[in-house]
Amino acid sequence: MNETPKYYLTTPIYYPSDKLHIGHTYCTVATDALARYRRLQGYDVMFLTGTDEHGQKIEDKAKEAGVTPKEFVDQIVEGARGVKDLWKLMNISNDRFIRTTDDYHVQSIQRIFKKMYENGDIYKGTYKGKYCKPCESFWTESQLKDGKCPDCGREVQDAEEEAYFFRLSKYADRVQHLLEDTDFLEPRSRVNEMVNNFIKPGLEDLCVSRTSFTWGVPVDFDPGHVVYVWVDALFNYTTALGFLNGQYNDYDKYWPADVHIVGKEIVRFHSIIWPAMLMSMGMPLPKKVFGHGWLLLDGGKMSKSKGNVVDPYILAEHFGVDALRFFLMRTFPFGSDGNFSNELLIQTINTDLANDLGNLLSRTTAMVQKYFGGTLPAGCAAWAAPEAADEDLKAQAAALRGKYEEAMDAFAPHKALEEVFKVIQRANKYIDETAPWALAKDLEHNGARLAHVLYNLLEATRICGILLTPFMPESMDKLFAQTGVPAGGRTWESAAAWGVLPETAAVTKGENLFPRVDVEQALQELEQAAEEAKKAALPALETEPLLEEKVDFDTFCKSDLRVVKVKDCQAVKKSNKLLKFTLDDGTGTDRQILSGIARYYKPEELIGKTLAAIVNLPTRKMMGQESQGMLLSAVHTEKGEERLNLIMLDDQIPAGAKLC
RNA sequence: CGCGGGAUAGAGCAGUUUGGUAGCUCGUCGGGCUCAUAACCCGGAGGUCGGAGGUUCAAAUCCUCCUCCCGCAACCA
Repeated sequence: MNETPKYYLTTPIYYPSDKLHIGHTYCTVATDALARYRRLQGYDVMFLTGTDEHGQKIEDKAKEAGVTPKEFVDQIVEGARGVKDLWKLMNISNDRFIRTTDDYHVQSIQRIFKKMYENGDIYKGTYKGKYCKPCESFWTESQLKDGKCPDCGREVQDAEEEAYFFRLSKYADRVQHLLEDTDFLEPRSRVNEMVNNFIKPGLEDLCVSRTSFTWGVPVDFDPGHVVYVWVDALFNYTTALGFLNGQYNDYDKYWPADVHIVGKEIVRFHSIIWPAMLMSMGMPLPKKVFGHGWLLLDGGKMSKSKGNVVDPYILAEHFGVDALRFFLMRTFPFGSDGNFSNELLIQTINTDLANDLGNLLSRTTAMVQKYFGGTLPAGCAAWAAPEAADEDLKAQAAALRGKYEEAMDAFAPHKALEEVFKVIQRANKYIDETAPWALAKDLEHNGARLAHVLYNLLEATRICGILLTPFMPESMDKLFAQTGVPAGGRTWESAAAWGVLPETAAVTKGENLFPRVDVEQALQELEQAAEEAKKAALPALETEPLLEEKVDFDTFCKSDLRVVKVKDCQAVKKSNKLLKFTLDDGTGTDRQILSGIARYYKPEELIGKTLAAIVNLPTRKMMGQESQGMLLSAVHTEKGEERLNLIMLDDQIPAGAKLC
């Protein structure tokens, strides 16, 4: 007797510095579909996901929010609408969820780190970089912005930090061989990228500890050092199975992993660093790393700074979890980037789910109900002289599982779904060809034929339903309920067999599985929801914190602040920010000041106003024009938007009056 | 010459690994049907497959060069 085959697959562990977006959802849904597919096939599946919770960024974010790092990640991971909530909502069937702050993981990482230190692959050295004194932070050359600190924009200095290094270089040849001569990394196109970009230029040893922040796994034999992300995060795939800890006991059973599903930006870590570290540990390598593409928005990357991240919650609540899951898997070739848009989402739902699948189910069950009261007569499965349409439908349905399997095994869920929908379309066509409504006009003569036609439709639907289960588990349950499919007719084996459905199964026309979406209305509602979510996330009112640094009285007195009257105000040509003011400053000579406030004021509405300005700033050229000073304004932030108000004074105050 | 990806009908995309009738969805035009979620089925129009060379009996597919777009360059799937 063979024991049940094992299948271990993982998503990346996500970095909970912010709420997750549709991109993370894409990756996790894909992995979930693959996990469900393997379970359907009868594998003993272990499906792991989790969060990577250490590091400087989270330490900083927590500080900003005024909480401890642990409190910060707890909120994002376990809190309302957090990571775990999202996976629950999306019906993710992970068997385990690892947080790198879990005690057992921390313990394992310390042991792993020590082991690699003891076998000589981790050694102590110095890490050279750039240091920003005011920010007390370390940066690498490439992190700098214009050669300056990316945080504060100030100058940085060369600095050295004591750190531990992993002998990555030692494994370069073996890793290159792994990438070039095996199908360890897929899609194949990513191999060149890795080899050309990182291995050929020479792999440098990797800095695996830090002293510049404390939010991480402490190196237990050298206080002050914390384990840097590589060792901490990547080994999650093994610690979650119980490697070097007592929490679980599944390492021997499931390792090595069958596949790590990862986004293309972390392919490098998984295809170079990860195997090298495993080699160092003398552990078996995962069988495969698959790097999927990204969902792009308007042809560009989604990012917080662009403000164009898509919230999976809003979409799932709007269109249903299964519709969203389906859309993500059906629309985009898994290995390459895809353009996300709400229009495309709605179109896919309407075309595939409402018009094709939902409608097929609806018309089939309606006819069984209408013509046979919900139960087909015994004997309907067989037909002595099948017509061409019967044969064709059966042949396509019978061949479906094989094509589907081939696509799924090649990590091409979009192709698998395409095959399923070809059969669904064939079934819709079959209805036209056989015209059941015509047969129904003479039940006495054609009743048996009609019953057979409907039975064929139910069978085709059943087979498609099984293969769609990994993608839309809940909806397929409903589909099976409506078509009376018993448990035995929902299995992988039965997806390759025609005639499994009992002839007299109880068929009921239930609710519409996938209602059509009104495009215009839905788009509008989505926009509104996004707007509201955006506003809700922002603080109502923000002002700059008070400066701690003191200014002495004499310095303050050096600023010559005066009341000025606006004699004229015009927009500056070719500038979308600047307004040009001609001012009466009491001296009798006009003063010209340029101010970048065109977003907030129209020039004509300011003429005649009494304002305040500092008049002894050095003259400065802007857009080729001189500006002799600066107008004073009050600035604050409302719902994330900058607001600016010029200081307007009583018109009775004369020009030139000194402010002090 | 940093590396990689992309450019295919009005729009969005497959197809390129293994050269051999250019396909899908939406839109559009015409027809059919009335079981069904104004859905379904059939047919038409619409493409110099970014540009220029080359290999070949044959190139969207292989090779060379060029143009434009997008990512990545130590951690945002």
